[in-house]
Amino acid sequence: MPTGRPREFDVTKALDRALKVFWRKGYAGTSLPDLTKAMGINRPSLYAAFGNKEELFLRALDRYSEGPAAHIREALQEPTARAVVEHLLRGTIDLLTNPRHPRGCLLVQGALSCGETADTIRRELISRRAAAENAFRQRFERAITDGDLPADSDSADLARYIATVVQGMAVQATSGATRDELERVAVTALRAWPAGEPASPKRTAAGK
Amino acid sequence: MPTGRPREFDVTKALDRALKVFWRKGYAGTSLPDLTKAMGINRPSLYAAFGNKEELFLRALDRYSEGPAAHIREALQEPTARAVVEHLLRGTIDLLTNPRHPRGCLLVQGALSCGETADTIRRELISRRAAAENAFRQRFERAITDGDLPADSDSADLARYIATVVQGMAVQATSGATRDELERVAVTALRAWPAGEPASPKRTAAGK
DNA sequence: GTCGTAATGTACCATTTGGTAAAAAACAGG
DNA sequence: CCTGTTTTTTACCAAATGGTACATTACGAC
Repeated sequence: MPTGRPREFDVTKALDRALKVFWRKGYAGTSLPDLTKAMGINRPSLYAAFGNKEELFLRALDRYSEGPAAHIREALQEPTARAVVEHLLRGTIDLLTNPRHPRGCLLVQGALSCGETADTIRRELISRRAAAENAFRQRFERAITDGDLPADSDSADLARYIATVVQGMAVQATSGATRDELERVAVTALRAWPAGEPASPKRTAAGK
Repeated sequence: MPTGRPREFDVTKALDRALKVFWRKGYAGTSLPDLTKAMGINRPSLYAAFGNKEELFLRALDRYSEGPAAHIREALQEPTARAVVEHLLRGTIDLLTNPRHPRGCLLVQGALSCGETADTIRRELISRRAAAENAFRQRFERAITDGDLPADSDSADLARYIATVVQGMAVQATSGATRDELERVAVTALRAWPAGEPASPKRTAAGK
């Protein structure tokens, strides 16, 4: 079976380049020339390898979730709800301020508001943000039965609150907020957390 | 002195129509046909009355700040820092969920990330968000000398925190969050506020 | 070598983008 | 009526948009 001409570029490397452009300019703000220049390939190669702009964005989004934004999933593994949100906030700050990649968060600024052509992507991002929030809600629900969150806590409220803070921090980051500033936001935000500060476990039953 | 043909449309009404389109689709996501259709005028009339797309957006932004988003300035007039942030959060929720106009906040989603053509607008929005945050910082500074915020509070941290929450709520609103959900976010967010909850005037200063 | 296959480079496509030129139309003053 | 002024209408513009046709090139199998 003939194999054809071999591909001259690294697909995942090109995908990472595309990811960075989408990350910086958003889905609609990124043009095909932007992409081909950054990826070092020409248009037909892009279409042959990735389908079209929309599919390329979705593949970049998957790579984003499993790479730079992997902390979102990883945070869920922490033993306590408090550790979960601390992991999430710390990882978010790392992501948002890492000088090796664009400021901000692709899940938020990829297509927050846009014309009709980008509406599919906008909805996809909404859906993925909702999925993440939902995963945290479930995690906090378990934390309530585990006893490391007060029994009268509302897991949905807590998940929505930290999602709001994280998304707000993404806006702050694209506006130029520094790591130090975001860390202070996280400290303040954590004052709202049910269990109180680590040094004062006087709230309710501590162990599980 | 001859007066010329009279204008056949209401300028401020047309501006309001333009505002709503920008609000829903963002600066870059809004096309000239989008605008002229919504405003009920044709292109040369738009250019004669407003200059160009960029100037029209800036005028719509001014109108936004003095109309739908007037609560941001008004909140600063409240007598205590606590009342200021409660006013801000309540007004923000009203703005974000009012069914009479688009979901979300023009200051956030007008141009969060974009290509080169919208970069001027993006920077302008960053600057206006920063100006608002700064106004709240100054207000909280005064609250510290007034004594209605603990002396060891950091006014900049508090202002950045509530700005983060408000901007996060804007993202939540464009994602479909309801008024009830946003109200619960506000309640949770207020638990981080220095003075504590209204029912418990005992503040246990912890710092960080 | 020849053949089949798949990638590449160039050139192109229709549509949409923001922005205008120019003529027609509606008013006020004389 | 005519004249000056400003808006409206229609038509157009160059540039950029996402997406392809097509010929060329590089490989593996025979």
